[in-house]
Amino acid sequence: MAEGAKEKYVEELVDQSDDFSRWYNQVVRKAELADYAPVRGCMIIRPYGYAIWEHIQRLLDARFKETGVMNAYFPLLIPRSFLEREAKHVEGFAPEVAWVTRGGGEELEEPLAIRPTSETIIGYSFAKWIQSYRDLPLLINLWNNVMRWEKRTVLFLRTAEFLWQEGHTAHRTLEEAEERTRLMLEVYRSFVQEDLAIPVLHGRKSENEKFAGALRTYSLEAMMRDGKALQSATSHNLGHNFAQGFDIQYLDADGQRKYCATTSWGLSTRIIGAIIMVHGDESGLILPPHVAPYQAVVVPIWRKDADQGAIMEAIGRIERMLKGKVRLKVDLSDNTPGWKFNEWELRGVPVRIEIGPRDVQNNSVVLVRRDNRAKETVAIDALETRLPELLEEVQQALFQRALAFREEHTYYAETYDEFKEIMSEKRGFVRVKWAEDSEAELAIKEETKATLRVIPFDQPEGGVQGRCFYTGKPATCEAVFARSY
RNA sequence: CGGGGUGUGGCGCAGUGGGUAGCGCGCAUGGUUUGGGACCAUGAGGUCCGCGGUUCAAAUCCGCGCACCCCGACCA
Repeated sequence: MAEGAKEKYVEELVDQSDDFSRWYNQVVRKAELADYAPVRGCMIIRPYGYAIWEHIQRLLDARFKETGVMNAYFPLLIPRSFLEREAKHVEGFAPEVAWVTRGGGEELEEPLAIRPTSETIIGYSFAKWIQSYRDLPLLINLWNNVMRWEKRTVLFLRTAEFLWQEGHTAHRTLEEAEERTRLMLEVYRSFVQEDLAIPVLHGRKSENEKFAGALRTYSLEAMMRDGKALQSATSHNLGHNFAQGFDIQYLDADGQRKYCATTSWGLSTRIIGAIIMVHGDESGLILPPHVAPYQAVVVPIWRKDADQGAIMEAIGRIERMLKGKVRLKVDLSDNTPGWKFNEWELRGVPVRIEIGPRDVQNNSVVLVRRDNRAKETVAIDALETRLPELLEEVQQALFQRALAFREEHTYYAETYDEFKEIMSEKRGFVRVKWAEDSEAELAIKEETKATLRVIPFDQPEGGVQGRCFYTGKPATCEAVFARSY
């Protein structure tokens, strides 16, 4: 180690504070989450990264189904004419759509869009499926891929093709659609906080920031460790916009034909970027136990070959005991224990189980938490109860730590001068009194690069008193601004 | 798409007054090791991002592409 360098376990990783984006890229590659593809802007998700996505799918899918949603599959290709039926929608997505213009060696009569999202083709089907108010609500979800020809791409955060789920629902009334929109945001909020240990602000997007074609957009906003915001999930109340574009009508009990109100909501592989940037530290990834591919890694340690038999026997017992209870990785590679410690810390395994001659002799193991490196000695027989408990402690601790970080980096600004000072010197979230005004929002973005992330549901009791920090008009709400990904 | 930067074994880099490519890590084999990235020996691995040009000769000079990174505009 270099003279004077502070002690670090992983030397080949840059410090987060020195160069956050470099740190991020290094972690993604070294932890073997993802790799670059031969096509610009596309990403290869490696098995270790994909395993995280599979856990996200499993946990989130169960939450969707509890609310009555069923999964379906819709095609990748969408006729051009479909995209054009909702004016705001085309305007919003046109610049980033990829097109298929040839097939079977011949020019196609109508170019086909590679879906940037599926509202339009869903609208086409919903119109056919829905006849009566008795067919409502219609609640479906798609686990699929979409493509958006982004100018500037970053692994997980913004790639030309990405994986996500997109939910689509149709309802009898606007009120019911609004209720569903809010319900799904709440599903996301509880999932992201409980399973990913990421604290989020939840609330409404401004007119400028809402989805192309939506009446209202709600979102979750999380703070990354560099103080920037990441939109982590969105839920849109589409009102009658798509129903009118696609003629989604039903015959109501009163004998009137009426337009449905629809919603859509999504969460993408981008959330893996959030996990990395919310929990990661100077040694690499820290994965929340609920979605970690391996929840614990066993590192055997022996001094002489004679030790091996007893250690392997104990490991066998541990494996049998934890089967089906804890996702376990046993690292029997030839690397030294020190190497394995660093490797699995870099890859974010929440708990390490060390087992050497001393431990075998005492019929115990040493458990080491990834988040704070606290060690404890546990009897092998007690692992079955202690390890799941410890994993839950880590899960909670990660959430609390991230929450504390967000609180420390959340500021209140009374005046625009204060606001500018905070944005230029500290980053983080800035909460202000706000009189909704799109022009002012754009001006603020122009000058400070901060955007209105969300108008939180969490507002002062009895309404907001005072004036907007920017325009001086009577404030109507509190809003949170930040620089974002 | 605008501004800046980078592209050389798997990874990190060196190499430019043009002269047939090198280091560290990793990898393979054998041996000794193993409680915070072990050591010795032997060995494999490169159309120097691509295409074109200048030249007796190009990783090096010129042109055109492509990819990635950073900063903008756009966005899950």
